[in-house]
Amino acid sequence: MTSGGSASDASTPKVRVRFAPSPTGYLHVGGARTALYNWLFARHENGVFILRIEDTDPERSTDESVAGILEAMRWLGLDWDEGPEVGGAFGPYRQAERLDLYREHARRLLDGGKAYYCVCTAEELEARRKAALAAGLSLKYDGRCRGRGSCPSAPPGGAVRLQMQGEGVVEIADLVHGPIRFEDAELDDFILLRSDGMPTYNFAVVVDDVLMRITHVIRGDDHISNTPRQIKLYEALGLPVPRFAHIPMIFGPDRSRLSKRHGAMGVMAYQQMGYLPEAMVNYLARLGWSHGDQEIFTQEELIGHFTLEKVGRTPAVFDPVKLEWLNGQYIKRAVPDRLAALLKPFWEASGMSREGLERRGDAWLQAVAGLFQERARTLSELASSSQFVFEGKIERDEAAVHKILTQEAKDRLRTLLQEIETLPSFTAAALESLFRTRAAALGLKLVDVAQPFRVALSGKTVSPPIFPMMELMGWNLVRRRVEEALKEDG
RNA sequence: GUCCCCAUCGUCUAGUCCGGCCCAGGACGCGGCCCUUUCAAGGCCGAAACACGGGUUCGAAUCCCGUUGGGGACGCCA
Repeated sequence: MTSGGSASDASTPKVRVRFAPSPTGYLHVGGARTALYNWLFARHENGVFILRIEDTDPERSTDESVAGILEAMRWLGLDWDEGPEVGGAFGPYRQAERLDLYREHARRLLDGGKAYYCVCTAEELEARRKAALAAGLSLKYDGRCRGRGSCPSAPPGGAVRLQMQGEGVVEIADLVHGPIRFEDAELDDFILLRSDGMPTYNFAVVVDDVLMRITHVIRGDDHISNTPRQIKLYEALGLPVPRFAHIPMIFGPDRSRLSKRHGAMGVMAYQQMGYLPEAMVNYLARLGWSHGDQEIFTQEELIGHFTLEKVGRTPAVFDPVKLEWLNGQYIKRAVPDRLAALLKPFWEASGMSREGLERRGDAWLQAVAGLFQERARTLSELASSSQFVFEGKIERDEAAVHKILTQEAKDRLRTLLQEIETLPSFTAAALESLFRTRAAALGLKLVDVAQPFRVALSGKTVSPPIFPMMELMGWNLVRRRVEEALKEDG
């Protein structure tokens, strides 16, 4: 709430939301956006944001994935407010640590006659499903174990299924889609507890959302069809149903669900490619949500403006090009000292030694960052394009050398170099005035003397303005580069 | 097959709830021009969309029905 809001007065319970990823891989952009929307909603409403790891499938869950998800959440700045304490901070909730809770609730359902044991094997079920599909029939479970009762001791256990009543309709009052209705008859007796005692997704989610007093379930709309089942579960448990907001999915360029084949979809891959977290957050926020025509938002603005009503109903295609533009905008606005700090690993990756960077000092590195930040869209692009201002060999673009470093241009380089030597101070201002006078004396435009210098210094036809650049490089490096250039075959 | 969701420029979207202000606005990308020391950045200009068909209405991008297209779900995965 902004100011004077009433979202959390005594009569309305405080908003509590959660992001509940399964640790089966890295945090991909779709998951990141779901997390972000939950987080923004919580922060906007002054509520609580919970992170819960859905690791009830030991086959697919890994600790590396958990670590990766946490790392990505932290990178994006999505902090959570509750959880078991781990070293003075909140860790995420993990469903694998809460198994007793699910079993306890299953027991209640069993005892109340709302659930029953099913002894059909996975193979039988699969075979029946296949047959039904071939025959064009419903794929629903037929409920043949219904009469078996709820006592596991009589016949040996099996899986626990929820018994559906199946007469009316379930309606989801979805906060983004509006009302969505399902016939009870569509629902089958789904499994709550597997025969190994592990809860299934639908069951664990409901138990945890109840226990964690979740008020709003904000998740991808690929979960819409799970929702009526979950509502049935709340009803069977005799517990209040939270509000739902199903946000549209993010698609790849082919308009199908985003996946590995669409390229680097892990959020941390973008960090490695030189993206700023605020650019990613801004892009993700704006993908499926809007606030008028505004494109660039500070975190405070995002929190202040974010409402579920403004979330669109249309699936969105992930556009890396626009993300890159946004990243460029953020790089351009970043303060040089932060930029320089972020840049260090990227400079190292493009060949600079750590010691070399140390030697240069932060002030100098910041000046470099400041000089290049307006013309880079990623940190790695900035790092590699600024490589030549450091000591060391550079590669020269042959075409540029051939075109710009003509015999005539070299002659000019030579005389200019001699004149620079006589300059009282090696500063951008002094250099500029020297170059301008020389150019005028020769009846040339500044570009005609600047461009050969640019190629001599950088090996390329593209660089920041050469005078501040030369000052930064220093006279020794400038002279060395020009002398090397003079030896190049034009 | 059954159920569900969605439908404005290539893409993200404003406008849709409470029809007229919309021969549809912004942004990315694209093309052009300006600025300029190259490249960016910035500024200006341009091409580019209401899926289709029926209604309702004086009037529809906006409301209703249908069609088509796309997507999702139907698991002892989440």
